[in-house]
Amino acid sequence: MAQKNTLLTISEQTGYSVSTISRVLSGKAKTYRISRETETLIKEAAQRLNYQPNLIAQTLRTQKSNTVGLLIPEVDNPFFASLAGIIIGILHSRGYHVLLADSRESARDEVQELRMFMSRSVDGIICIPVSSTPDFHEHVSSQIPMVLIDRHFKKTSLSYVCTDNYAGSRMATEYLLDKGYKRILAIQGVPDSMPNKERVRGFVDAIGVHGVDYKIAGNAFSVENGNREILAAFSGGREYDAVFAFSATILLGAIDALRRLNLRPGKDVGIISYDNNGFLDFMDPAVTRVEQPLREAGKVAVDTLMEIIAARRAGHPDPASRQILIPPTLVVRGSC
Amino acid sequence: MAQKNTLLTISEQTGYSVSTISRVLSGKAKTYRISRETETLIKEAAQRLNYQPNLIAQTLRTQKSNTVGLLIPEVDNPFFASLAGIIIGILHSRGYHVLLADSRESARDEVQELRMFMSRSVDGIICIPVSSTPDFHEHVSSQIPMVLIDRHFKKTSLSYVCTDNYAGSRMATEYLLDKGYKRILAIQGVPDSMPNKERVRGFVDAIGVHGVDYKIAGNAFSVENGNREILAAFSGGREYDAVFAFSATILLGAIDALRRLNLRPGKDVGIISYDNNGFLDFMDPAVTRVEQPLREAGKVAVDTLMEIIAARRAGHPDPASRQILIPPTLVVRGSC
DNA sequence: AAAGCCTGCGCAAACGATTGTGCAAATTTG
DNA sequence: CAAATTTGCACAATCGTTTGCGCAGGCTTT
Repeated sequence: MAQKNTLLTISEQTGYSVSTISRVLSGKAKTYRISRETETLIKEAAQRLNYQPNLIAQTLRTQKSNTVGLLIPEVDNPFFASLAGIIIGILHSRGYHVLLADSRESARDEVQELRMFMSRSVDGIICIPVSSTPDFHEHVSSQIPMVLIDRHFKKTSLSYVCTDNYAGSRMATEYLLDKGYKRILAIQGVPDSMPNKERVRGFVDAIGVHGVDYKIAGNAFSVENGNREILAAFSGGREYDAVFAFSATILLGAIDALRRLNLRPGKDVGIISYDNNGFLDFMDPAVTRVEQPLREAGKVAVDTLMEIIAARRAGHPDPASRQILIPPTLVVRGSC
Repeated sequence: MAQKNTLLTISEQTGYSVSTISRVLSGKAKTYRISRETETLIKEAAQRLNYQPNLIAQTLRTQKSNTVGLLIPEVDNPFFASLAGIIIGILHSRGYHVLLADSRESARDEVQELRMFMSRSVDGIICIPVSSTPDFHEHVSSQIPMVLIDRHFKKTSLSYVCTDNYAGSRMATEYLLDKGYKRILAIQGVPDSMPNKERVRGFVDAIGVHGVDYKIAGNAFSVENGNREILAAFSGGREYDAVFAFSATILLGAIDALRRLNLRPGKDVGIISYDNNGFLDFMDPAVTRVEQPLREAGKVAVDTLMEIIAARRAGHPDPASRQILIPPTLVVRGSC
């Protein structure tokens, strides 16, 4: 029934000018001295015609879209998907729409998607960055409010909120060491990403103190990577008595490979992981792991973004760059 | 560096009119007889100025946004999230951007979000519907190409692609019956949703033939629901020897509750579930389940949408409504 | 009674692209 | 060589909003 009704339609129906209609419907009736009867008349017409403002035109004119661009490395990855879900939920509750894109762990695609966000006039951007140089991101941020989450750059003025991956990794490793494991294999994710680097650092530092055998292998937050690295590490005759998986996806691959090698995860080989997935409690055995406070991180990120947006709208300088590391927690179960 | 450069900027730099610039940059140089040298000159200028077309203006003018709206019931729910992830991946590979919204299982919110999609001039909509009446959806579909996925309406002309939930549920139930289970508890999800109704029907039909004890309880695809219904069903003294969880989230809640009651899932109580989650293979015990071919469903849905979009652009009538049920598969593990 | 002010609203210019049409100059045709 | 084309591009309208400014008519002020 209701077709594309524009301000013009209402104007023709009521006899008032398009500008008057616009002012009434955007709640600016008082400021522009529109009489009360005109106001209700117009509102009724709008109601009757089931008028819906064209958000595209609105955005073009006002340069604000009520939309936030969310850029994650991979939609397929359950960790990013779940973090994205959390952030989207928060953004919706704040009245923002969400454009979701993924960079497929590629710096080129990342640039392209960020450009796309800019040409779409998003009001802000939340980004899990992929590239290792902040240059382009700083440029984007100079045009559109942006905050990073989960990953960040070393030297940058960008605001970010991540969890303390160094602390988390160190905590996990020390737990393994306390348990008496002597030959530890860490399977990492994307090597250049900051969380991964920090986890490696935490792992090495923890090991360093105790001086046990260890190895760091792998290169992706994927099931295949976990699988491959276990097979490679255990088929060389050189075996490990504990495995530290840097993500749940890696973990699944690792467990699968171990079973294939007739090694019982949790018994023959100690297992510890990084991730929040609720399924970890129901696995065989339940997995001891480092959990990150994702919901809190998401909230802080969105809040920070909102503040930057508000500041720029008001013509103020950005709030001081907020660079936050939230401490993760060790959830002890029976896998090591 | 690169600021907001528009066609006007390039026009001023090159001396050519905005229209000429536009035609060159949108590849219509030949059709409008722009000379080759003018063309390269303009392209170089665009390059140099790092011109990015304003997608909002483009959309307003052309009425196409290269964007698809994706509406799911809940971002939090891992099943929807994973299906969304799959669809988003496919859409990206087809060159579409994605606006993601969730209806929070509320028909009101659903209408609102669909309206939002319309005022954003999305080129198409993929929707997991919540409401039980197709009226508004048919209306939307008359304005913007739309296909439903996962859930559908009984009597409707809308295209949809779902999996055959009746067959899947019946298959699972018959498997349980074959195994000799005599008192079966099914824990359902959102009762009004079509997949749920179909699963109930499949369950009941399968049971009907054999005439064993059964009960259907629950009302949400959530962990809490699984938990609650197990506690309710088993604390009444009346116990069941098998549980059919209609989703993995329900399953987790159920298993947790069973353990709390000192019942070993898979041994004391048979367990079967509906869902694809990769973790199900690593649980204790690995869960026998009905898996849905989500990737295929996603592909078919996107393809169908593309065809409708193409047809309407060409001024043709829509392709015949495509209402597809893809058969699911039973993945047998050790939980029953 | 002339000068000022308030009320209530319309005009028209943006925002940045696309596109039908028009019109000189250059070229071809007969 | 005049007429007919063709070439190469610019003008201006348009998509649907928002918003600065202006302007009648009525009312108040001194």
